[in-house]
Parts: sequence; structure tokens; C-alpha cells
Amino acid sequence: MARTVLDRSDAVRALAGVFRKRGFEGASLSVIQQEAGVGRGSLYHFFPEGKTGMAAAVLEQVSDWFEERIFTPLRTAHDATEAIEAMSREVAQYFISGERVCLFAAMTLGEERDTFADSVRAYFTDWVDALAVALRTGGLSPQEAADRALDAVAAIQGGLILARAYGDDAAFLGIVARTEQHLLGPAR
Amino acid sequence: MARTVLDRSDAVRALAGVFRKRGFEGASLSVIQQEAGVGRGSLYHFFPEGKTGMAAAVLEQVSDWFEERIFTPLRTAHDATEAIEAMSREVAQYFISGERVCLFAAMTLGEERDTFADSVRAYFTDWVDALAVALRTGGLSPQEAADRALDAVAAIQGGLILARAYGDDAAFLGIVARTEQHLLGPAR
DNA sequence: GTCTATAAAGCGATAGAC
DNA sequence: GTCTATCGCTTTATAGAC
Repeated sequence: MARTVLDRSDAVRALAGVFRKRGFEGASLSVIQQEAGVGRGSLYHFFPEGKTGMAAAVLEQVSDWFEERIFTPLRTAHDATEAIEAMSREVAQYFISGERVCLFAAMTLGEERDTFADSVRAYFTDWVDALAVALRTGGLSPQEAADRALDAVAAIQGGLILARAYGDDAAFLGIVARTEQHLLGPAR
Repeated sequence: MARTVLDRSDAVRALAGVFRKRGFEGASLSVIQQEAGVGRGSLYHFFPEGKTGMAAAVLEQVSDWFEERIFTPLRTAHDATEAIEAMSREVAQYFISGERVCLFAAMTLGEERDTFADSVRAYFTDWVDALAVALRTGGLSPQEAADRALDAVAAIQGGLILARAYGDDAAFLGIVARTEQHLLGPAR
């Protein structure tokens, strides 16, 4: 009988995959046990708050990833164009290799909506605000930067829905590419 | 004891509200019974296929609504500008008065993804294609029309996610307005 | 067409051995 | 830190009276 000893971050990584694939309510403890290869005992040892704690840990890990790879680079960029191109690249790769699911967006539907409402709002405002900072660095007015940032995040999120609906990434990649062009386009 | 006799379309309407508010898996039979005011007996009388049949009926009703109010007008428009303005108006009103949820988009997440994959794909391709027809009528090239149509549907869907995340409609309405401007903008 | 009672299965969570 | 057995509850679905 195989018996593997994990640490918490291994468990979080495995959980993220299951939640993305099955959704929060679709990922039952039995399913998690099988697909993530983490037993009930370990799960409740690492996450005493139960399934809600598991979701919170996964969301926090996603949030940290975006903060490090997307938001901070956007906020601190000297070259706005380069930072925005990097965002497109990173985001496309991240979502395509992650079942085309944004877990924060998924949390705006379903039962645990209220539980995670604050962190969901923070994720999206952080993204939009960081992108707006980069656009202002690139010479756009505050209003134009805020509008384009909001539109871009919406386009990416909507693109993910279409990617799942169509069962392929072509439409999503086209949307990301044109969104980048729109972000980098001349001020009006 | 109040006892109300309904027909099937009354039940479908009531179900749609519950599914939008609680999600498919969040809407348990007990919840549906209470919030929709339709008893278990009636539910299984109208929908012998059970909960899956209830969801299918709701999706079909939504699909019919879009076909009549959005897709057909776009396809048959003589004045493309007018048809696109009408789409913006109708769509904004529809989603704001419907918990900011697109049930077809919701079906791209969760357990019953596969069950409704075909009708979900059809909904989005019908929308994108109908919008592209209107844009070609308005003088755009087929490629430009297809791209703008796809971007617009993605923007609206992403806008709904942001509306739910922010808990208000301002961002969504801004996105819809700017999407309309982009659709009506000059050919490049 | 609607009601209530109930069956069978699955759920999240816990206890206690190892 | 991991395991298994089990509790108590809810789930979808059905049966049968009205």
C-alpha cells in the first residue's frame, strides 16, 4: 500500500486542480481523495476549517501567483508596453494550462459566493488597478487607463467562458491578442 | 392550505430564478420547492427527467428568448447600427434584472458541463454569428466582423463576472456602452 | 396535477488507531 | 501525518394517496 507524506502546499496544488476541473461543489471529499491523492485524514489535518478552508487556501495561492507574476510587474513597470505584453503571455499560458478556469470568477457563482466575496472583489480590483497603473505609465489619462483596464480584464474573463464553451483555445487566444492591441493602441 | 395549480411554463420561469440565484447544484429540490413554490410532486410531473430535465427546460427557454429578441433581429436587420444599439439595450436590461447571471456561461463550470455542452456551444456560436451578420450588413469585412462579434460577446460575459464580483452594475454598464462603441466604430 | 412519506445514496465532518 | 470506520444529515428520486 502506497503511503505518501505531503506538506500543505503539495495538498493546495493538488486541490487547485480538482477545484478547477470539477468546481467547488462538484469536488466532493471522496473525489478529492481520489483525484488529488490526499486522504481524508490529511485533508482535515491541513485544513481544520474543512472544505471552506481548502478553497480559501487555493484562492490564496492563486492570488499570490497573480500578485507576483502579474500585478507587481504591472505596477512597477518602466516600460508599459513590455509589461502589458508580458501580462498577455503569462495570463494566456496560466489559464490554458489550468483547465481554462479562473477560480475567482467561478466563486462569483454558487453557494459559497458570500464567503469569498471580499477576496474575489480584491482580486479583480487589484488586477484592474495594476493594469491601469501601467497604462498611465504608458501615457494614458487616468480615465482612459481605468476604462481600458476594466475592458481588458472583462475580455479575458469572457474569453475563458468562450474557450470552455467551444472546447478549444483559438477564440480565447485571439481575444487576448486583440485585447493587447487595444491596450497598446494610441490615446484617443 | 394554499394549493396552486400551475402549468409547465410557470414552473420553468420560477426555476430559472432559483437556478440563477443559487446555481444548478446550489438549487436543491428542497430549496426549489420553497423558493419557486412548486412542490416535489409537480416538479417530477412536469420534468420526469428530474433535475437535469429542469435545467434543460430553463436553458431552452433562455435560448428561445435570445433567439427572438437578440439573434433574429441581428440577422435580419436592415440598419445594423440600430440593431446593435437594440442588442445593447436588451442585453443590459436582461442580465441586470436576472441576477447578473448568464445560465449558459454558468453551465461551462460544474458537474453537468458535458450534459449541456452542445446547447452551450450553440448559444454562443448563434450569438457571435448573428452579431457578425449585422456587422457585415454594416459594411465590415467578414474577418473584421467575426473578430468584433467574438470580442463583444466575451466583453459582455466578462462584464457579468465583474458585476457579480463588484456587487454593482456600473462597471458592467460601462463595458456594454464601450463595447457598443467599438462595434459601431469605423472599419480599419 | 399535487401532496407526503420514504427509500437509497452521497455528503462533509469526526474519532481514534497507528 | 495518515488511515479507516462511522455519525448525522441532505441529496435526488419514487410511490401511492388524494
